[in-house]
Amino acid sequence: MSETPPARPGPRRQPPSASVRRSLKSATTPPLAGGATKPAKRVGIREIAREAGVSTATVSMVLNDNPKITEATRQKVRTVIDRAGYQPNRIAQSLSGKYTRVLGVLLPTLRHALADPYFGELISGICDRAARLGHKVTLESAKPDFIREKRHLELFDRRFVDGVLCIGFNDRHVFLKDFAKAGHPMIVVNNQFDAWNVDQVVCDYRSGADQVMTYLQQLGHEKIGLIHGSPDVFTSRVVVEVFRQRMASLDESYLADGHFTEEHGIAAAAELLDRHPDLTAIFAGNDKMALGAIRCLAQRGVRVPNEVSVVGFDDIPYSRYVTPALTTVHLPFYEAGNLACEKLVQRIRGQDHRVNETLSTHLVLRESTGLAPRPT
Amino acid sequence: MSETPPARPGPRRQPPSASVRRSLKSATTPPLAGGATKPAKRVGIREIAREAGVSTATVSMVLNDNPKITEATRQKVRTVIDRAGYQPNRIAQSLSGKYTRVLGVLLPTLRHALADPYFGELISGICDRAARLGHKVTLESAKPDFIREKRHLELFDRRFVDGVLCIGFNDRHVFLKDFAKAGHPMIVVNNQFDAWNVDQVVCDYRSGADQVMTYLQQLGHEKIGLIHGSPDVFTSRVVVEVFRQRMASLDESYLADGHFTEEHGIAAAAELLDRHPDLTAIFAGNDKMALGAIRCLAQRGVRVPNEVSVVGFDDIPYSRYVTPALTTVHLPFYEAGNLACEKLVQRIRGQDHRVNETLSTHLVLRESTGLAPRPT
DNA sequence: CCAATAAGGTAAACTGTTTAACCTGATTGT
DNA sequence: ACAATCAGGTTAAACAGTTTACCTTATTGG
Repeated sequence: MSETPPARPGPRRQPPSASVRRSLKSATTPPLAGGATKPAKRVGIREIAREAGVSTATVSMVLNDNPKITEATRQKVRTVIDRAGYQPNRIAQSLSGKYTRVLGVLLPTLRHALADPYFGELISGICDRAARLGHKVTLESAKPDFIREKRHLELFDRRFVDGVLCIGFNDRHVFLKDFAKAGHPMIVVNNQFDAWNVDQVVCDYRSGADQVMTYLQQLGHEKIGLIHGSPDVFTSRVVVEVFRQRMASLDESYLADGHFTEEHGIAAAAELLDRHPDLTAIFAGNDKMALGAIRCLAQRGVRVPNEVSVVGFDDIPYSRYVTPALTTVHLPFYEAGNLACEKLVQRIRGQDHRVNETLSTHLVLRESTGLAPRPT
Repeated sequence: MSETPPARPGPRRQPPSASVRRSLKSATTPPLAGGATKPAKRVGIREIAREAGVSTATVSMVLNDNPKITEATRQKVRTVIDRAGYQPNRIAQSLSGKYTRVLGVLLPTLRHALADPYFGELISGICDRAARLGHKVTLESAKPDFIREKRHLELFDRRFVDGVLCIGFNDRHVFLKDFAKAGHPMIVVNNQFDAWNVDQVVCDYRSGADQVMTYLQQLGHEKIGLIHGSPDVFTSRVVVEVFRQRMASLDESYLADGHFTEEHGIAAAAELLDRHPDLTAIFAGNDKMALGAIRCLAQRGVRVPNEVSVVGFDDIPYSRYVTPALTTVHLPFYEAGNLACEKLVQRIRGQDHRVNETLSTHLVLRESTGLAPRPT
């Protein structure tokens, strides 16, 4: 049929007139007219190679510190690279290489989740470490449709990221299993899924809660109420467990669910106070709920800490500035983010196998706690 | 020299034995053994094309809703795509196409900047809108060496991002000019650089400050102190300006610098109170400083609002939960982030030219303000 | 003294898309 | 009836790097 081969389509972006590319000079000094000049073709590895009189393979090896290259050649190439201000295109590197050097951070869909210092500290820690390790971080919020459409796996399938860090999730977020199942590097921060074969970095909630209970009981408190977070979060269950162990009577009426928010913290405190007007201390599972409790007490004209002591958990930045300043357990969120990030990168590089780290916590004494009032 | 052409190196990853690639079936059902199986080659556009009996160009056009394709062909290809669960590799798309579809968010290096609700809200707004527009967001903190090494331009030069959003910067951050100079899409949020020819989205600080002053004066306050933020931030200067206009006497001793932090807010309040023991109101340039002021007053046994009223600025989430709840100006940070993101994407696509948006603000009355006490 | 090995570099295939240019058959205009 | 236009594809170059297999020399060993 086709005796004569069809005429070949010409190259896409190479006008036949300009066989000689612009010199490196013009690439280093872009057109100073700040107007809408056409995007002067960036200098690529081929230009560098030609200028240095070597192959692109050599330039690539210089860029990646491949020991195969002599010092002399390395110098020669580096000089040209520096003079031209050449920087390798990350996208081409990712396409060609194995890694994207991007880490994903997955958050649940709380409205304005990032405004929460809890997440903020963690993410700060993650970002700082990631930058130091030469990785970028992208944020992703796991909305219901995000999960439904399997977009969490798409992150890997479409090569958006090399690994993900999951923060703020609970046991009902079953999709977290998918990562391990697909063999994608993932680390959960501050939750624990022992059955799911998942990597994790957690703060030591048990020891923190223990310290709180010891401290309150030393102050003479016996009637203590607990405002806990959602029971489908592992760390929350740990706190409840410790509380139950430390209280003589296993009376459920000393527990109330504050759902981790100030709003529900107020309601929970109200509940506890109604049930037990003789309460002398409230232990809240996080600072936000503690703040709610203080607010509730203030509204009822109960003085803190004179009449009722309040202890928080987390030590978010502003708890030292509220009045009264909050006694709380310091959780090293920043460090947790740091560590999780580091471990994730190790996993990505295949250096590490199972991650299960625990970070220690400590009590911070401030103004919201005091001796239990003498029973009158 | 070389009469005989050198033997050509064989293809890199194609064992001559396996000319027939694995069928799509095996690609859809990955090896269920969760162990360390070798990474089963992902199905690419070529496999889809072959399976559907069309060219890769056609598949690409189907993916991009190119109108050149018939409904029949589209269906045929879609079917294969769905069956195989194929998803285009984003990296290859970026390399080939014009955009990376990644937006950068640049923050200053405050320690743990993200834990600050101010940034948190903004970033929440940015992320949500970006996701809706099909873009990813990466976080970058502008440490001194980051700027020194011109890594902010590297973001573009190495094709990490299509555009950047800059939040939390001040006039001394001269590097912000570089983006405009290089013709890179960039939008500044909540600061203003009229001389720098920079795109911006700002909240209406003037009107907000105006409302505060009106309100306080209506309550009978005359001796009002201002705790302002750093003067090298435009929005901060606006507040100072309004304050000066609205105060009868232009007495500098009613001003104190709180550097935007709780800590300095405490110090600034102390200064003001020492200089003017008859102060009846304190206006703080942000909620964090207002919180500091309240703390200072509490430490001195001054009741809020009975003796001194305090007004904040920003309306960060927890200011409604502190005691007394803070009267403040609500700034629509989330919406600002949203809008900035949207405008940025428009700029990237070249649809828009100069961005200069202002978002309105409003006073939120809570518990920290009241009638000026009668002079005794 | 010659084969074996090592060191240093190169050519070209490869990554997985998009897209410019070309092609073919059908429809339309004159 | 024949050229021009169009609709709907196809081909292969291009994107900008990395990597494999190979090719020279120079060095070493027996």
